[in-house]
Amino acid sequence: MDGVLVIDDDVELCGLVSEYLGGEGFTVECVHDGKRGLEHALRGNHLLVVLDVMLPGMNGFEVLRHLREKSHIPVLLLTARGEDVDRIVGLEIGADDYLPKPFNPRELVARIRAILRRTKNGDRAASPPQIVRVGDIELDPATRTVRQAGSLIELTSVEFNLLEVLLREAGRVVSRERLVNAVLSRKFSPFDRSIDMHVSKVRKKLGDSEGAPEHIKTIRGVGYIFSRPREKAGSETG
Amino acid sequence: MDGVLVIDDDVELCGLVSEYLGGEGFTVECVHDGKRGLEHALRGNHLLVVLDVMLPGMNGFEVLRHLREKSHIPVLLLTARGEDVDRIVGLEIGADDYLPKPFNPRELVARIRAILRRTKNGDRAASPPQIVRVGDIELDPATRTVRQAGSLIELTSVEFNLLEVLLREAGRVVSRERLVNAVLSRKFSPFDRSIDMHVSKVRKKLGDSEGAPEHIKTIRGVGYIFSRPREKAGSETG
DNA sequence: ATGCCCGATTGACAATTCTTTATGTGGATT
DNA sequence: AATCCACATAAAGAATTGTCAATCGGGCAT
Repeated sequence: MDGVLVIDDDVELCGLVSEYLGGEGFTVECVHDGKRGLEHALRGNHLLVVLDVMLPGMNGFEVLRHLREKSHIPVLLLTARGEDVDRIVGLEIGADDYLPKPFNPRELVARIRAILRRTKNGDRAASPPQIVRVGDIELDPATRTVRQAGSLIELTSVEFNLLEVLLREAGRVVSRERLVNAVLSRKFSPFDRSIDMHVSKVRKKLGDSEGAPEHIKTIRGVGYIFSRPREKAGSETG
Repeated sequence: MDGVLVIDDDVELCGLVSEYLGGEGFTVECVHDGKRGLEHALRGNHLLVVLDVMLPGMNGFEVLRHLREKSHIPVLLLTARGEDVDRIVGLEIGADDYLPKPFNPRELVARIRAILRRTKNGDRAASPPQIVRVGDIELDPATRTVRQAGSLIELTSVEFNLLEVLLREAGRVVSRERLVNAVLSRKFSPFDRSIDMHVSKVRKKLGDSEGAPEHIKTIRGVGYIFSRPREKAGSETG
């Protein structure tokens, strides 16, 4: 009724996904082969299906094709790395989105949420990730551009990723470790000052520490937080 | 009733195709000349025909024309490289899709699956790959032409493929590895700078780095992204 | 077969971006 | 207040990417 069905033969990955999605408030059910996955999906008591294309027995495409003969349940396809055509085929067969492996759990959650948002409105077409707005900052993943009060801010690749994570978590503390994982795609080391450096640069570009209330705050011993202005969009001139 | 009929005089290629398609769950039958190919196709016990245009005796067009007088069996046409006219003629005669030689086996499978999916839904009209539109760029796989704001952009074969992949992924990062696989049909090597070169050329032809916001952005350490502008009420591939 | 032409690839060097090093600053603890 | 520790940031160093130019290689015409 409110769960996500994960069909993937990689048991370990399923565990991780379950854990992460669980932490985000989803109920998760895992099945490790295509045939049984299809059966479960057809029972109709799931919100969405996360489907790996590479499966023993019946592969993901077949599962999807059969599934689509009887159901419109949203499907997020996991494709193997470097397989450019799989994605195209997948979307043509009727997947709602796809995510190349290996993926970042955060990304998975974002995509799932995006699909659910869309499908709730009856809009079934795959669409680009939504724009993220916080205060006067506007970040568009589809063009990888950031605007502040309308004017373009030039960010490097890493800086953009950093800001994206912080914005998506705006109002919540993001640990240094998580930032290193998500932004730099590597393991965290306590002596790694790289993230600080990037934060510093982003701050500068956002005009922090220039009198105005700063966007990115440091939480000593933990990480950083992008401060979220009060509800009600627009200008907070209070 | 569930096999693919391959009509191509290149015996070696037939072998490769058989092998690959076999691995993807298809049964394959090969015939090496047009006349016998037509006979086999007319027996009506195949799912789809892969037909080379260059054949000894009766060429692919003739085979297709005769076939279409009596059958609606899906046909995927293999055209020689750079022969735009062939494609158009082929599609007009009633092929369901085309694939320029030399092709990537994965691509072949993708096209076959796409055709089967379309035809399964009773959509029997020849529906070649759609034109891809992103912003002011318009790419037509059927004629392998690209227009920017209406005017033709001259691209080489590799450049076209590169742009096609990026456009189909517009708004998403495409890894360097995937680009090498898809565009250059070979394995990725970290020292391979060829893709960079092609990106550079395409950029130049699209007028990137001339003040206006650039189309293709670099994601350092990962790959490239074709920036997907915000569009009104989603009409993308028309 | 030979030479030409076009496009793909590679080498070389410049420019950009990321990481590390080094040093300063401020908050927290004792 | 002295000290410690985490963080800020400038600057140096390392890695990646941009791109010109030379080379390579296939297809085509002579």
